[in-house]
Amino acid sequence: MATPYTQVLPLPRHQHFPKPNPYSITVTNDRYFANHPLVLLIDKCHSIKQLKQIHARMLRIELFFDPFSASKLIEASALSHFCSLNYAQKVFDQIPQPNLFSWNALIRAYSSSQDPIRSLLIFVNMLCEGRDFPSKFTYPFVIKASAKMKAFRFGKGLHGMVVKGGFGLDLFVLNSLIHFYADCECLDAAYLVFENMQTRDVVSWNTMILGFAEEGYANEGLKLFHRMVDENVKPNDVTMMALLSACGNKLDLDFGRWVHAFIERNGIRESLTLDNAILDMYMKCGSIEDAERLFNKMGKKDIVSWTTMLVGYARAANFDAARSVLNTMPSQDIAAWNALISAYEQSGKPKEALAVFNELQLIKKAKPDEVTLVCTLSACAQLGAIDLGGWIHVYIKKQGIKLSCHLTTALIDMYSKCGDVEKALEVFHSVNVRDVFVWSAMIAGLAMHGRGKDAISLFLKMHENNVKPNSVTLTNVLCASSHSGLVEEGRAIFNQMETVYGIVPGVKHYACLVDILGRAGELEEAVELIKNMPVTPGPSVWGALLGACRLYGNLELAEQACNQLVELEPENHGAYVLLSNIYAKSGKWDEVSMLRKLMRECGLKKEPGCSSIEVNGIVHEFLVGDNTHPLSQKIYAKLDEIAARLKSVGYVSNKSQVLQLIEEEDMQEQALNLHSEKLAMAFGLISAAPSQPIRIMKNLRVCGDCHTVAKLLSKLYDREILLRDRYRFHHFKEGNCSCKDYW
DNA sequence: TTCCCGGAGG
Repeated sequence: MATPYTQVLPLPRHQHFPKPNPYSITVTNDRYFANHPLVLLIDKCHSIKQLKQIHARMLRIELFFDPFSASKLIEASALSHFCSLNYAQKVFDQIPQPNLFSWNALIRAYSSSQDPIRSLLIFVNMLCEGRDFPSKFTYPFVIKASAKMKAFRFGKGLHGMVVKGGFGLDLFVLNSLIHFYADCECLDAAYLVFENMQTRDVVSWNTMILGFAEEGYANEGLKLFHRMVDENVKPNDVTMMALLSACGNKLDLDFGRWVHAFIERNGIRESLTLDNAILDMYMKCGSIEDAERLFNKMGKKDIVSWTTMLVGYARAANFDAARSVLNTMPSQDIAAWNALISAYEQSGKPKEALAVFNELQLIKKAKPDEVTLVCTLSACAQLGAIDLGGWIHVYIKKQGIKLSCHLTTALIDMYSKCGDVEKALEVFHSVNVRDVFVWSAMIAGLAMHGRGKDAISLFLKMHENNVKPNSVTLTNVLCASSHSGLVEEGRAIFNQMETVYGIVPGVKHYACLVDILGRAGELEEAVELIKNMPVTPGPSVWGALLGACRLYGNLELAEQACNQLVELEPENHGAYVLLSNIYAKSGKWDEVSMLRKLMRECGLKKEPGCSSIEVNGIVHEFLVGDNTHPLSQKIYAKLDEIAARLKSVGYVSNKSQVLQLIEEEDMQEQALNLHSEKLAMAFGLISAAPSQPIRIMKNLRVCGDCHTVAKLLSKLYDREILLRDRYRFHHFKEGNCSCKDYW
């Protein structure tokens, strides 16, 4: 009877080899079993199933314990077209004495996998075992893994070993070193390796040109290309792709067209990949026409070609065209869906992004991956859609998806921006790998909820954990200081930025400090700072000063700041609105109307205030005086009831807020009572379960009157109200707000 | 055996 094994592959009938003895295999002749029929059969395998059968057979006859034969098995399981890294690792773990070939195969397989770190670990293990020494086949892959991980110190160490080990002239090793240094954004070192090479092949040139192109030195890349042509090295398709990448980064359409022509003129090997790269270049340079012309001409198209078109349309905000690409493409893989979701999310259309996600869930054409979840979570964060966000969190758990740093960051950001900072902290504490993004998101979350002290202590903990902060982290922690009025702490951190944290303060950091000083009433010091700062003060700096002037009613300084702001950003209606607020506060109505006239003449319009609230997973939006909601009648009835109850506790509306910079169409009677956040609060009181806090998201800053009303409502109705405005969160509870009226 | 196009977070 046939064994399962013979059903798949013909089993050699005669066994010419003696049975190997695992204890005597200190065989001097490494390749003793190289021609063993079972070993020969390995190369003929077509599936992992066949390979497993051979594996079993090899174990049975103990051939597996011959290092060479085992290494062939490793090679097939790790590197063949049907490879499975999991299986390769298991095979490897069974081998008592892996040979160099086995080590190399596994290091190579991991170097292009999702966890390149395993390459490095295996490499270190190999050194520790001390039987085999890295060869010229080891270094390119372990260096590649270091490049992928941007493990700069490790890679530099490898470079040292390469030189000492006598591989300093090997073309492959040196090419991989160029690539490594370029990936680590260390172009000087990459170029040094390149220049010192005695011989270079086309790959050396390509790698160096691509290094320049990707780091934003397109001109250096181009220069190197010309030098390459001068030295009679024939460019190939990969060279062209490097040049196209440079064009795409430089947004240089003319140069891109020239490269396209060069490809056709010089008979560069045409390939789908190259065509896709040209498509991508045209889309990045904004020439949809050129891209379409090429796309229509292309004989072969793959998923990448279609997705490139989709992304191009979506980036140009042509969502209809993007959508129709998605509908037309022969197979919709998840990347295409992600492209559409992300385009919506990034263009401030989170609702549309969620609609696409829901559709994907319904029709199940592709399975959401990590990117999908990250984009969708971002959309939830923008909208404040905590129900859907929480649902995705459950989905992640149910599917057993590992929380990568990307995903962790997105979850923390979503929970924070949806008002549940406790849940964000829970996620933060539940993971054990935290990169700078994860820490920064958590610090930002605490900051926006007014928990400045917690944010600062988290920042210090991050420092203790040896995670190097970046410029955004510092902005977040300074922002936390400013939101909580922690002047001394903020100033101290700012002063330590360069010396302790290695970050040169940029304009945003200066703006934060101006904000910190300004809110604390140190206007003079803030002005001194602006005068003496080494970077040109940008809109954020003047905006911070203007905000401080509003708080302290300093008209003269406010005018100066506003002038600067308008000069930098003529379109900035926010500046006019703030200044006009300040005028209104001090009763200068002439100036208010003058400003309003000016705004009208310039065609500036105040962004309409809009509040949204999620109830039972559905997001409801309200504009000022909105009566389009199906429950509109009930909402207005509730508003009347609210007004009556407010009156009964002696509340008088703050009239100065009515006159505050509202456009004419808003200048109706009860403009103030119809602010979008009030409508949303009334709707929340009607619809949300009494045990649930009312969560409202507003696109602009909350006005003083609405803030007062929300405080009173939280007490009168015994409801927690969470209000997210443009800058931060307000937690209203029992008549108080978490911002301590300081915002 | 090295270089290669599309989708992602604070």
